[in-house]
Amino acid sequence: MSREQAAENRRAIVAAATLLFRERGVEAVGLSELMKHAGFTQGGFYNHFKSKADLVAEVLASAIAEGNTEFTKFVRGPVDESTTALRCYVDWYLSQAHRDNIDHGCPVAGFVGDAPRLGAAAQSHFAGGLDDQITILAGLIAESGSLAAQGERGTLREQAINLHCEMLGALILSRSVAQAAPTFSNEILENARRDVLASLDERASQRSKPRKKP
Amino acid sequence: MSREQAAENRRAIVAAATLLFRERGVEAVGLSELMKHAGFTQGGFYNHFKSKADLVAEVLASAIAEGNTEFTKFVRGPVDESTTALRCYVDWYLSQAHRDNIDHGCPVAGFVGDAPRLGAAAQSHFAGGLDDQITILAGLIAESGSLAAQGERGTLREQAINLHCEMLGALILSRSVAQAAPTFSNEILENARRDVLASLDERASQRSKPRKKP
DNA sequence: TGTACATCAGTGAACGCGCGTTCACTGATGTAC
DNA sequence: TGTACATCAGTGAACGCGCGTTCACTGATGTAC
Repeated sequence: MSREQAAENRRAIVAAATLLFRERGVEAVGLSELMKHAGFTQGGFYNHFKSKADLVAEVLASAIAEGNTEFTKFVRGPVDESTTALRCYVDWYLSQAHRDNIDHGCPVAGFVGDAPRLGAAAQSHFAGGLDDQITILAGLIAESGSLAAQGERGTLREQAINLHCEMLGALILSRSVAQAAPTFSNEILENARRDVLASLDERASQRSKPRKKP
Repeated sequence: MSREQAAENRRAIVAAATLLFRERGVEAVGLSELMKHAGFTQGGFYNHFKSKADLVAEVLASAIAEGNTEFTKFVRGPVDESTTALRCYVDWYLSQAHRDNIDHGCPVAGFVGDAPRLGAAAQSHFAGGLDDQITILAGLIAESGSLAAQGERGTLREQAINLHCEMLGALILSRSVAQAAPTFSNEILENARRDVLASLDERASQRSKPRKKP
């Protein structure tokens, strides 16, 4: 067990924690179960982390960083030239696949339920990650040409915040009723996608043919 | 301790549970602490409930019913005649007061973080409560004259769902960063309120002066 | 190059603690005769 | 109306359990001389 191997084991613990924390919540996952999933016995945990809160903070930081890296995929490569990266992103964000795969989806949506009860360091990483997401989303809006006229819907950042609220709200509501009312869950997701895409179309067309308000 | 008094004590337990569950999450509240808050010792819990899951289901049902009763206040009595009940509701929903008082706010927002991990009965009550809220919100939209033209933004119910997604998303994001980034938290709330109200204005004006799309 | 020792990532048992739940018991309520 | 008894909402100690954390110990890694 070289030092290199130890670092890799540490990464394995963080990876297992990320998955389990998203699936079942931070509080519901015990350290012995977590270490077992990572392939170790419980005692070894404290060779890598000072406490569970320490691990949680690191998981938040890495999950959000990783999530925002995935995010930038949509900036780089839209599959179809005629479709903007923003539309690809919206389509994915409000898909049933994203709803059902909490493991690799939007980290903010994955941890928003736990966030108010986390430690200060973890909350700080969470807030920073949300801010980054909004910045990236603002970039997608600007690039896509779906920015509403000045004064109609606020600045670029304001529009990014509002778009993020609607999408994240739809995703977590959809997840919250997925087991008890699957049809309802799909309805929420599909309505939100239609609404968001229609809103982007509308803004794009308003920009190409701007009209004044009294 | 008459039977009448026993029923009242039971209500006190549910009330204490509702408050504590909202503040700190269902899993983080123990029965002995809960019974202490209600004014009893832990052992008495099982005179009223079969299990903790039983209590959780009842809390969800009563909290959502109570929340939706409060909801209807906005249908009945807008303070100002010139302001619609819908605008009053949006103003309240996206206020800092609502964000900071989880105890008596929107029950769906209060429990959405716990919902995916609750028992089947509790989840069922949650889903039913969300559906009721959307129905009530649809009523407010119809009454306020802010319904977008047919085909522009979907049916009344679809618009209600989308409005609810945006407001709830803003509220829980605002709550999730309230401790770590209070300024950011306010920014989210205020942007969403401006956006929702502007959107309602826009729809109302589109209805009074409808324009065709190609 | 070989030997001696500090380092540290593992193991797995043990700790105190609070959890949900059960239990024996108490005493007032409310019913039967 | 009075007495006898079933009911049941309380109490508080105790249960088994899993939690986060600590501990003594092991043995390979990597450094010092």
